[in-house]
Amino acid sequence: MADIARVAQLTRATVYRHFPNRDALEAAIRSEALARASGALAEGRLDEGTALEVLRRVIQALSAQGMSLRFMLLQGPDSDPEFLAQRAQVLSPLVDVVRRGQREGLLHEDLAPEWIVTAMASLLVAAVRAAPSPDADVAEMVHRTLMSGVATAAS
Amino acid sequence: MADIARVAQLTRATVYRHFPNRDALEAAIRSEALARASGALAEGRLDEGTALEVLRRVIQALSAQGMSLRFMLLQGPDSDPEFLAQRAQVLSPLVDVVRRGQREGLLHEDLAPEWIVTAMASLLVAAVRAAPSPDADVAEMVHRTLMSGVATAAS
DNA sequence: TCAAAATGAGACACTGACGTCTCGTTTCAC
DNA sequence: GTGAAACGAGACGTCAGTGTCTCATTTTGA
Repeated sequence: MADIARVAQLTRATVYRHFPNRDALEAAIRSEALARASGALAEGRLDEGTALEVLRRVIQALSAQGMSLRFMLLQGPDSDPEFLAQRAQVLSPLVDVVRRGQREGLLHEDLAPEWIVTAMASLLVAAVRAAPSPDADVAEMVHRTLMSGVATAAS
Repeated sequence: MADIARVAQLTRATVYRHFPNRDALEAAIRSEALARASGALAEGRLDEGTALEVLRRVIQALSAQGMSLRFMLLQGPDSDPEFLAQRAQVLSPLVDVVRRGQREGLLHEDLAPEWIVTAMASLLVAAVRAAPSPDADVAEMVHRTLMSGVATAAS
């Protein structure tokens, strides 16, 4: 709490005037992260264009959020079940887009849609963490790596 | 420390008989993780076969370590500089393998070798975390996703 | 068997983080 | 200008985690 207050350029007491306790603040952070992710997905216009175009836009919108989504993007199954459920609810439309892409023959069908979304999120966080500078087009690199992989041809 | 002692089926006092303080225990954990990662890379026989074959073996060996390497695999640039340096030293031979693969035309040259290694580590941790059951061949899925991507054709 | 080492159990002081409170000051809106 | 709201600056009690210590018990190894 002291570190948060320092970063926010506030006194610790003032932080407690905004959030009654630490749990409430963490809940607000989680809620904010869910809202930002939801907004990024909306910005991706999940219904427009092919699944590949949607994924490119979604990656772009999510990477624009920087590190503020890393908590919600790479959550393991050992976290708060309620938050995990909300997270799954936010991400489920994206999973549906992946399913659509698989039906359209644009994405491999022998990979689980949930895994594809998880891989996207994982690469996204890794790329943003490796390059905190917002000017680099992290989104393009992630999209390229996720879609085509790193090899020049299938082995 | 109480949780660690409970998991280890020891008393908290006994844990302090093995490690003088919390910092020493964490240092031992980091050292153990570095040793396991180094062993996994040795198991990958970095000099045998093409870079693609090496990466397949390395992914196999690293995934066999389960979640014990997640700390060292997805470290950000905000960690202990000394540990980061040791980590880079352990992983640098793998980066060299990627460079070799790029020179041989097996890996795309417009992706940074460090990014390819980071992407591999990130996908590995995500996959193992999503499927803690050791029987599933997580390694194959990670290798496939990393090498060929999730799309059926380049966009 | 027996001595040494390792462990269990519990008490203890110390430290840092948490949350609350008060008072004085600053900022804002009308 | 003035009242209200927000903030700064502390002090304060509480509590959980850390590390130490002692003594009884168990386990190990020769």
